[in-house]
Amino acid sequence: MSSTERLQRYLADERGGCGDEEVSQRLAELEEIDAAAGGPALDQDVGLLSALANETRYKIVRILHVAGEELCVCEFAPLLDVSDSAISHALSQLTDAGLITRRKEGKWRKYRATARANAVLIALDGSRELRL
Amino acid sequence: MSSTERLQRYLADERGGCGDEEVSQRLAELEEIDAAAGGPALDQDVGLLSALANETRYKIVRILHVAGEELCVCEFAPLLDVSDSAISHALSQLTDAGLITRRKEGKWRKYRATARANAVLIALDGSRELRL
DNA sequence: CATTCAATTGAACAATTATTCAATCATACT
DNA sequence: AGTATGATTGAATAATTGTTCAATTGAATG
Repeated sequence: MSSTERLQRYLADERGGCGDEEVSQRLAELEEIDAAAGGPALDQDVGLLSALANETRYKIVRILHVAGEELCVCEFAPLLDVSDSAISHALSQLTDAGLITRRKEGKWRKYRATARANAVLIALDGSRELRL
Repeated sequence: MSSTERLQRYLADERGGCGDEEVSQRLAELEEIDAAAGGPALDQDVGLLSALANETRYKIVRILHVAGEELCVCEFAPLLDVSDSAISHALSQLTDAGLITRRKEGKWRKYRATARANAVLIALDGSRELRL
């Protein structure tokens, strides 16, 4: 049983009409939705979300977001309960994903949340109460 | 070497002052940042982000978002190149995370993106061009 | 009530990921 | 030059995740 057959049965069931044109029209609409949904930005978005989808990394971005300024690694490392090495790996992934930026200052390294990171966190904060 | 010692050296290096009060004041500020960053919503947020951090699941939410209405599983399944079983697992995770809702209609199942899902996708769309 | 079909569930396995340890790089200080 | 320190890197391993297959549920239909 092909997937278009199932769709055909669904449309017949749902709308009474079971003509071939109705099926192919809905198929065309769905193709359009698919095209709009699956742009080239999809991989980049999934990359960003994967970078945020971890407690250590999310907390780093949160801290930098709340701080509102660049922070030295040595300032936020004590707030995280993993090794320095793990923190460094996390910072590297977050930088690659475009969520934070790095600046050198002597032997210290300072990180700051990007506008993109702030936008996502603000959206999360603003939608947390929504029930639907 | 404790982490507060490193912070102490950093503050001495950065600001000249190396008094104990300056260190403990900065520590207090950082604790406050930590408290603001690590609320109880953190786990929920990471859960939501983990649910979105996968191509199949992200694409489902994108499709439902673009569609702007509820869709039958049989309508969007053909747009995804994984098994029906994988789709069902994905739908279950997305529902748990609060990104989609489910409604039964006869033997069909219809899903819709939640307001929270829409908010996050809009933030991603709106911030994609930002360079910093 | 037996059958068909849409969708879901659970078990299994492959693939990916998160963390740590050890070593290294880079900068400053003596 | 030699040493100390902040941070990063790579390799190894444990833990988690994503998908499929097989079996099941629940609703409609003959």
